[in-house]
Amino acid sequence: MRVRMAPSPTGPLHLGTARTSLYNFLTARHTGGTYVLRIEDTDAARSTVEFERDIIDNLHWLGISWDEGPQVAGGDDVGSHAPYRQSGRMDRYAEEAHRLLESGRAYRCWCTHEELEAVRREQEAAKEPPRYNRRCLNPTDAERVAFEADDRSPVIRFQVEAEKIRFDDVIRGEVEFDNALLGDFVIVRNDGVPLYHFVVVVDDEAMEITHVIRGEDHLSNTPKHIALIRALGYREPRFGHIPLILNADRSKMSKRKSQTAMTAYREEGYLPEAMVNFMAFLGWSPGTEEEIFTLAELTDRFEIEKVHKGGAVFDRDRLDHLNGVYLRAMTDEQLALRLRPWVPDAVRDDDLRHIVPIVKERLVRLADITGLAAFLWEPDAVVSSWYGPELLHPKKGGPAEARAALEGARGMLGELDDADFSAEVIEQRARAAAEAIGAKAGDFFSPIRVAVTGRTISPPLFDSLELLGRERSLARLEIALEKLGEVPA
RNA sequence: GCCCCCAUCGUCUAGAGGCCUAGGACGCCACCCUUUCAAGGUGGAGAUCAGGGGUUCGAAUCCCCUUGGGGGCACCA
Repeated sequence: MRVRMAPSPTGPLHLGTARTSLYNFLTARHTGGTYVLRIEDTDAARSTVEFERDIIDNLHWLGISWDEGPQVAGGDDVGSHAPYRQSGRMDRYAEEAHRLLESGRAYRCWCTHEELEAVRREQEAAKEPPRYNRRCLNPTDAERVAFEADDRSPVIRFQVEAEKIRFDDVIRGEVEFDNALLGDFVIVRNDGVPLYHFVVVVDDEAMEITHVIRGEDHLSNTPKHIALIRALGYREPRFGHIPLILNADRSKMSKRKSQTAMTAYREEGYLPEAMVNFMAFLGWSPGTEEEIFTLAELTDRFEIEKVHKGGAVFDRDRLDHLNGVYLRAMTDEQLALRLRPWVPDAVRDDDLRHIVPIVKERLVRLADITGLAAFLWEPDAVVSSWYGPELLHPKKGGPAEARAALEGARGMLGELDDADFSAEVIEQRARAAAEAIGAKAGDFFSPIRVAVTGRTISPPLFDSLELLGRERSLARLEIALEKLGEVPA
């Protein structure tokens, strides 16, 4: 079995493309087949190496690898069926287009956009299906001479036969189309650039692809491909059309309505393992109630035949949950490593490792580390700018209670030396201090939390104090006290 | 408009004729734990399996129709 993924470097890696890649990858690995990556860069105007890099890098990031094709952006082709970039196969397309012309299955067309548009409008008015009227199918010699003299360069159209096309889709079963409804479509532009429906067929044959697994949006295009394959005398691969990933309104997932770029998820701190697990279940399930799967486990269990037919709505809440599951399953050391890019260099690895335990079960995405722990590395002035004096007031109380708590904390922490500055000791003393002034624990801790972390929501208070250290904790209490004084009590 | 595909809780799904008075997960709501927030635990609401006809002793599961949704009909991929 030889399967392929054929992204077009005209944009960053799309979630839908990523999932199709995943399904192809899983299919190849599960069956021991070969996975090919092909870059569809015929549209030179829109294709860039940057997008190629984004696609390849993010695919690698997910853990998806391929046996043939460029392994790095702009890199050399690897594999026995090179080239793997369409831009390197232009001669072949020209040859095949010529063959079609010679055999009479394709013809040149000189119609202008305006003429085409006029015909389409007429057809619409007459309630006929809009398709090419074959005006250029058999030009008279005089017409041909006139066209060529006119200096207009023609496109090449494929002559579609009026026949029923039926195929056995790997996941949908028997599907039948009537090609009589299709118009003769363009396979080569008038500037000589071959078009998608044509090159995809030529490439799949050249690369000996046996199973074309792609998005459902290509289902309706398949009869065109099969007609081309037959006209060219190629072997017909099996086709499998996987359901689309949907926006919340159930339309095809699009940039306008959803975040579609894989990079964006990566930058927010979603883990590749979570993305993979999540995407795998958008249209597939092992048939059991298990739902946490590593790439290796998916490779073991995934069967393309079990993929659903219906589209699946992208659900961010579910992704968040899965990401949290993977985050919490990591050891502190592993998590510290993953968190590294989101934490300033000034924070030493050793310190970071100490931070992990207090944020681990609170993180949804790696980027959340900032909101949770930035108070540890930001200067006192910055932290104090995060809150106003009212935030220091405990739920049940005002400035007086806040002041009492802050002063109590100052006195209590002041008595501790650095050696005693541990979460356990601090907690013990804090509870005693609260009791001493007759405050409820929560009301006593609240002002301290805001003073030290700058927020009402934070990691556990005593661990936070320990990590911040005696000096800085005391300094922040001092600042809070000053801030309290700014407003008359 | 034409063609094709699809249809189980809000969402992802289990279910391939009797095990289903439809199970799990996310989300939601309670309660427990608790210094905040999380995490965790317990419980709950939530789907007459889109609707209607068949087939069958028996249908979420098979067939047909309707409805709804989606995709495709480019000198984009």
